[in-house]
Amino acid sequence: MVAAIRQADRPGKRARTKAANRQAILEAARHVFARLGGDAATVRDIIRETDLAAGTFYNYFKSKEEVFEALADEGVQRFRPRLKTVREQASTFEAYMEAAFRAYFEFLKAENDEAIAHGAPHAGLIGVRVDTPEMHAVYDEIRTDIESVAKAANLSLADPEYMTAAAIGIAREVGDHMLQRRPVDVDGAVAFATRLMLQGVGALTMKKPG
Amino acid sequence: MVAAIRQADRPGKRARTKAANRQAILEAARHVFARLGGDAATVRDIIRETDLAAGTFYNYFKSKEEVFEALADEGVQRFRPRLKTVREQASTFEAYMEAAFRAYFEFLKAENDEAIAHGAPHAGLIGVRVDTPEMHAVYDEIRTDIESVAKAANLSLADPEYMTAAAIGIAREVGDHMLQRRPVDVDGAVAFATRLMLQGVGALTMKKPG
DNA sequence: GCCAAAGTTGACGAGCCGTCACCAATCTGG
DNA sequence: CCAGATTGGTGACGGCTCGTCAACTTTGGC
Repeated sequence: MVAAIRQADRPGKRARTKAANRQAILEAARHVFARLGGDAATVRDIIRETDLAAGTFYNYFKSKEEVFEALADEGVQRFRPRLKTVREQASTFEAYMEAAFRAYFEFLKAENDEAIAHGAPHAGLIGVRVDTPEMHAVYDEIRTDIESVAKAANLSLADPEYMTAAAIGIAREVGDHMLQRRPVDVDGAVAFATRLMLQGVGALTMKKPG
Repeated sequence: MVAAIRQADRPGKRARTKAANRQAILEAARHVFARLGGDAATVRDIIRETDLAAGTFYNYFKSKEEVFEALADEGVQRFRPRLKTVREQASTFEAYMEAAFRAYFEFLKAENDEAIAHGAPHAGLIGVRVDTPEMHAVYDEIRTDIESVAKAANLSLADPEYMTAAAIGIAREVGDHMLQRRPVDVDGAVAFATRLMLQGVGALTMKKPG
């Protein structure tokens, strides 16, 4: 009978502590990774930051790496809705590329700002290269988007897979460098990346005077 | 007096064993990283593969990570001469970009083939992203090359740093995907990357018939 | 209220870490 | 060619992390 009442109310205590513990571990891991760096951190460092016992950690994650991936996936999951908006609103190829680059660079800047605010000496999860299913899904999503935007423009892309790879490569590398500069200039990076993708070097040079 | 003779001859035994031990450790590390993967491998796994004692390892490297970097730097050092040739032979911007992409993609394929030949289940050092001084030097080298080739063509690049970052990003991502395809098509990847850099998407599309 | 299921705990053996006192090999000056 | 100095190899050691597991506590169903 209790279950029926709870159903209208909220999940049972069992489920609640489960979620709370998982969150506590992820939270602690975020701090520890930021403080010590992802390599130096140990499972013990993480659980010490919670009021759980060592063994409990392994009820939630197989290893430190799995926590790391979960945190990375969390980041990817925050990004995907933005990508969806981009897809839905962009009509032309150019508009899509520009909006997608902007979404990524703004996301990157926000993550970076937050990491700095928390005084993270080690860049934490920024710029981390993971290879999770979640990450592959984003890759596929972008490729599909590019294909469909090209199709709408009545264009046939030579190699959508390479095109996607190239766009992601540009975003990653230019994004990293954007974060190094002061002030961090999202607009500049977006303009650069978009023009390079659409017109290549030609669009980014000037004949020298004389 | 012995020293004088040796000078005309070869380094003393001291220096020779030192070099030999260092090499033995690097060699063992290469195998172990390939067999177990860079994360799972331990310092003990590496020295066990040599006939040295545990303590000896630390006379040569501070940690597993330092060996890893040394191996990565070794790879970078094999690549740099090729880049030098590219720089010396290319006259136009287009020729430079094409030759540089080709040099990188061929290098990548060669490393990959060798890893497969040695039956490496874990991709070993392929596609590893390190952040060593050696790596920065390559980055600077490419940027300088790009700037000077552009200058020779009487062009003023908008942002040589971003341009370099973009080229490297394209090379990395497209290179990774090139290795996934069978057969591995270096020419195709070179053509794609070069055209994208020079003319953007425009060069890689066709108006659909109808 | 009671019992089964689920989940937590912390101690345990195994194994790795980096160090260091000891020792052997090498070099050097006479 | 020798003896003393130096360099560098050795492996055992304390300290730590790992992942597991039997004992225990809490929760849920009846």
